[in-house]
Amino acid sequence: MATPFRMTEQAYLVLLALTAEPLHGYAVIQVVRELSGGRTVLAAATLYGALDRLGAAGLVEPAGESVVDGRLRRYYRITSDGRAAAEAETERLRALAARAQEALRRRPVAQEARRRPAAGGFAAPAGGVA
Amino acid sequence: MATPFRMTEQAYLVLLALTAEPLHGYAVIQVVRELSGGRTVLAAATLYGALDRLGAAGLVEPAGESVVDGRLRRYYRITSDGRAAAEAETERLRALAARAQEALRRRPVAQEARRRPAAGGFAAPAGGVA
DNA sequence: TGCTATATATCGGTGACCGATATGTTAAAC
DNA sequence: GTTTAACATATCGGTCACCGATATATAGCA
Repeated sequence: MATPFRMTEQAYLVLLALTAEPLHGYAVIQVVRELSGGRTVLAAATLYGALDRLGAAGLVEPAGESVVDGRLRRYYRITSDGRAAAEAETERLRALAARAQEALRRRPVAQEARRRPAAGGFAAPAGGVA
Repeated sequence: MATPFRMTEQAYLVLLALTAEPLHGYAVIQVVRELSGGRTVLAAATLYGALDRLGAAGLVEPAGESVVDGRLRRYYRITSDGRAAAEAETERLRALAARAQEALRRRPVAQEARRRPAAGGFAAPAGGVA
């Protein structure tokens, strides 16, 4: 692999947006916004940068053009490699979130340290490291 | 907020690593490696950069020092704000992964386009955009 | 006339990440 | 006895993903 693809969250969202059907760039921005619950609104430069990288990695490919209401639309389609990558990344995130939930459940409330480290000196860590 | 904190995945992992108990930097690297299933191995520069940013945002704070076997250990502790941030980010990831799984389930196999766009001309997108 | 939405694309700055480097201790391998 | 590896800290400098701003163009609304 000439360009080792970095699966950033934005690129991942673009990939996800294309799983249902081919979309043109502007539509990808909107679908990503929905997919992310309104939290991620891709800047145009981010979108086209991500599409370039995804295309170079073979995860996305052009899917034709059309003109609607006098405006050009350039469509993109996810490839089978792209789908596999999206599935793998989804599983990674799911597993990470599950592990995180478990770790957070183990200590529901942060216990406050009662012994402050002596000013300027060394002290045993307040958390009680074994 | 002077420095709007960006919750990157690496910073999130550092936060998660500190949920169980205060840790020193080197230990954070190891716990993150375990938490991420071996996928994320923090570079030292990344760790200290993340700790600085987390500290500036009030999500992590110093928790004393100690010397073990002649080696200095500097401990860090998660704050209640940090725990809240970790919980929020965990929920965001969980929801995203769930939505992604649903989207991917809807079309298990990528359907191949049968109509190629006419060479050099405009064509309706192969995916059948409504 | 101006503003918003749709739709494309690029430039240039910011900043998170990380390889490399530096310093020092402990301990196993050779 | 010297080298290698693990432990433990920290910084420098380069790369690159991200994004605000900008540019171009059409359609519709105030």
